[in-house]
Amino acid sequence: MRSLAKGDDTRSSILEQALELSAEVGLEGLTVGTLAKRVGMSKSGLYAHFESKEDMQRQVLDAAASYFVDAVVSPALKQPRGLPRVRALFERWIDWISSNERRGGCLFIGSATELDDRPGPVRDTLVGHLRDVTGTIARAAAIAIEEGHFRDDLDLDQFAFEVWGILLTHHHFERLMGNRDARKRASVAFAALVRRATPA
Amino acid sequence: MRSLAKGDDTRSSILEQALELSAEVGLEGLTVGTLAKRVGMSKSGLYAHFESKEDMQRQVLDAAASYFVDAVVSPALKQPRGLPRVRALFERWIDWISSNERRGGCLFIGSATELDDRPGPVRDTLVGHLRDVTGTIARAAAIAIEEGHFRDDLDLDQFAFEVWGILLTHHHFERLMGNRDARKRASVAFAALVRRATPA
DNA sequence: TGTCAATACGAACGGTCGTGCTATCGTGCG
DNA sequence: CGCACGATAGCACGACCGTTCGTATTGACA
Repeated sequence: MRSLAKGDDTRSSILEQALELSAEVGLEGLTVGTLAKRVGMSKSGLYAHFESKEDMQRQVLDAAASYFVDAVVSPALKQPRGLPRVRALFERWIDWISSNERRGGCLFIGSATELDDRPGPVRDTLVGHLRDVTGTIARAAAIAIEEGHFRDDLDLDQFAFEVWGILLTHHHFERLMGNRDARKRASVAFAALVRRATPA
Repeated sequence: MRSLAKGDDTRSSILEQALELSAEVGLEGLTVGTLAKRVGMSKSGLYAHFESKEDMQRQVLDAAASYFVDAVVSPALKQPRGLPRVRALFERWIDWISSNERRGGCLFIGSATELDDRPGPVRDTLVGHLRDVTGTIARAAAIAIEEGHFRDDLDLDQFAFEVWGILLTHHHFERLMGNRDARKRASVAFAALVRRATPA
């Protein structure tokens, strides 16, 4: 039996810890030694699961993405087509940021600015995931147009730009600035955005 | 004569280089050795100008803030009170981000997410500067209300939240995602925000 | 039970990190 | 001119970085 390899098991628990840790210290701040200590194994034993640190970072991002899809995207897609689904996407997402929030916040957002001037495979991986994410918003908005919930001349990319922007801003104000109203302000901004998008 | 100390001279040229460098690699990525090489002096010689690395980071942030005030805030304050001044603030700011953009982008934005989970004096310094900055927006908006350009029930903090958010988002899409439309999308969002703020 | 891969470990590598100490340099003052 | 002093350099430190390698431990199958 190939399927029950023990290695895959440890690898995934490594990645789980890596997610927590990198949410605290950033993706660049994630270090082999610290992670090994956290997981409770030796540096070399841990490192054997990856071909390089870069590879490790990429795998962490992929793991984060799959968690994200499970927690945010999939449940939201079960909502009725159109505006409800768009709204669910926004709400669940902002909840996700706040719940991961005790420690670290959203890894994507955290990695975004630390990678924006460091070209390479890790950054490419992140950009890919973020494109998926804004793509998902745009697609949901397109459906909302079909359903007649949104104006049919709505600029989908502009809409996605602004939604993702509100999430970004919420994260910024809540986590860095310690603004307790962040959540409310984000909701207000989102409501205004939706109003702009609805037919006259 | 106390005023013409040579040290102050080198210190400011160190900070200048530090601004460039930290815009590329982030504030945390800024390292004594690399900076020394860049400035063309020894690690210890450079380090003698600061009492710790943390102190260095704080000074870099302060230097960035004063550059920012000179390039963005002061000129904008010369514009007529009210909406023109608010608009000038936004425009100059976004220009500033784009011009620093060849290498690095805005240090404040760059540092924001890497410091959001690392409490301490450096983070406090950053938060202070950012509060100044959103405060400036809110104050300009307050004047716009006085002038009758904005609705008098406008929520100032909400307005500042969203303006700063648009800047943040612009930076994100332009620098990380490489979106060539970022500037245009930011303008559209800002225009909609202003429309919401103008009296019915 | 013996075999063989898969897995984990300890130690070590060259490098760089932040940070001190000591010595040298350059320059304006007495 | 020489001296004092501020600015810079040289060097060393312990710690940690990513990475490699040889070795021990494990667990599945014969």
